[in-house]
Amino acid sequence: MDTREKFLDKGGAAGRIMNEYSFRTRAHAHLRDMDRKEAILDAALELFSERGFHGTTVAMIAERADVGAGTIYRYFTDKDDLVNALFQHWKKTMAGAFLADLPTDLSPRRLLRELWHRFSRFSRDNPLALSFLEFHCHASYLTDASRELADGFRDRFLEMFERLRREQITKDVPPELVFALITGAFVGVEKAFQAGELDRTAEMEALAEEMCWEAIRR
Amino acid sequence: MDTREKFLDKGGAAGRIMNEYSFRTRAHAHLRDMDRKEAILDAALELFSERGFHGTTVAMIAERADVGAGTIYRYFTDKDDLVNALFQHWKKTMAGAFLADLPTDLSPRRLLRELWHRFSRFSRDNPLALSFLEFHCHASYLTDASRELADGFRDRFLEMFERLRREQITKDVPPELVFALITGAFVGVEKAFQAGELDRTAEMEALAEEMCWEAIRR
DNA sequence: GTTTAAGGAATGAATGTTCATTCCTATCGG
DNA sequence: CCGATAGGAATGAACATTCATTCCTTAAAC
Repeated sequence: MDTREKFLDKGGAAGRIMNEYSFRTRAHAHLRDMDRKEAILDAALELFSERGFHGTTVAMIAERADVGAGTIYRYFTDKDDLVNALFQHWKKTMAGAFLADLPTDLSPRRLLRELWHRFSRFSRDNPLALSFLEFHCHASYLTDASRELADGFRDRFLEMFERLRREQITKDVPPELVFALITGAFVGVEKAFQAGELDRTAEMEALAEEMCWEAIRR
Repeated sequence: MDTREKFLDKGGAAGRIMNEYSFRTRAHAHLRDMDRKEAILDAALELFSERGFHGTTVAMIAERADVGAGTIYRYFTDKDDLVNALFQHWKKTMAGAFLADLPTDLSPRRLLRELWHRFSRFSRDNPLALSFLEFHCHASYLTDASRELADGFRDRFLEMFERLRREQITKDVPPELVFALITGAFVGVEKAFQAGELDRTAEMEALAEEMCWEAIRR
């Protein structure tokens, strides 16, 4: 999926009435209408995850998105609104990548494998999204709506691990502990991949997943 | 240990020559000379770990440390110097907490338990230090000296896990993977403790440690 | 098919604010 | 009294945000 398509949550038909001629002669010919918002969000993701919220200026975002600084304020009321929109977009995208169409008939062993695989693919395809979400998850500029979104995501996993505990498949430990340990391990391994400290191979991912299974199995 | 004592790396005798009278009549009577530097570093730790480097102003640090803004520049050349001093101090302190007087005759199982326990105690005693180090470890304002310190710490662990692998005690996986997974898991559990999502009890810590052992044991 | 006027979007210089840093003054210990 | 030190107002740079202007697209008129 092209990165330009990512943020088209709502149908973009209204912005798509330009013909080929107009498309080619615009100052920023490579960007069509709705693409501007996406370009801004993409640029913000890169900069916020590299430099943090306060370390990123609106001018930097504008420059990387190849738009004027004022244009950002046509799409977002202010910098806070932008970071919250970005956070919510990626939180939803990540939740979807995990939970959408999750087969219900998988064995617990296969379930963990599937989850690990989804997580792995998500952070390979969106290398900046994970560090952005991690980096900003407790930030003071997040609105309540952003925070609640994060909690809802967590709850789905707690239910899952609670069930596996009742069925005596995992160790008799609180699901919160399983969640904290597994997600921590995953994030740790993923960071090592991204830092180049570890080679991202299918074999390595299988090893890591196997180790996590050993950690939680009864 | 009082937090005021933490930063007295070098003997603080020179700063301790005031008598009781002068102590009581100073503008900020509760602070003695060298304590100012420590108060600044303590305040900076709190603020940097809560709000990040760019989200913290020098005025905030001065206010929380109960000193004038200009005073900070008597002890540090600039804000970058301050954050680097803080990073290096805590990196060294953490490395010390892990590696100092580590018994050489422990069984691998006991070694992991000891390391987990040390890590656990360190982050219980210094709840802000871990998130500060995590939060800033790849920041652009860190000097090379700060970065090298972080690497040296990691290398000690890699050697340890390499040995355990050769001795066929842990799984036949790269030590970098073991390191990434174990530290990730620890940080995940520790964050959950700090966020109040998990009760910090001796039992819970023992469970978490047990799970990590299962993850890495052959 | 070409010209042109209107509407809306993008721009980036200008604005007021906030920041890191400096520096003069008041205060302190001796 | 004197030298030194802490304080915090002053300074200039950098920031988020605004807004008058320009530019682009469309559609109407011919």
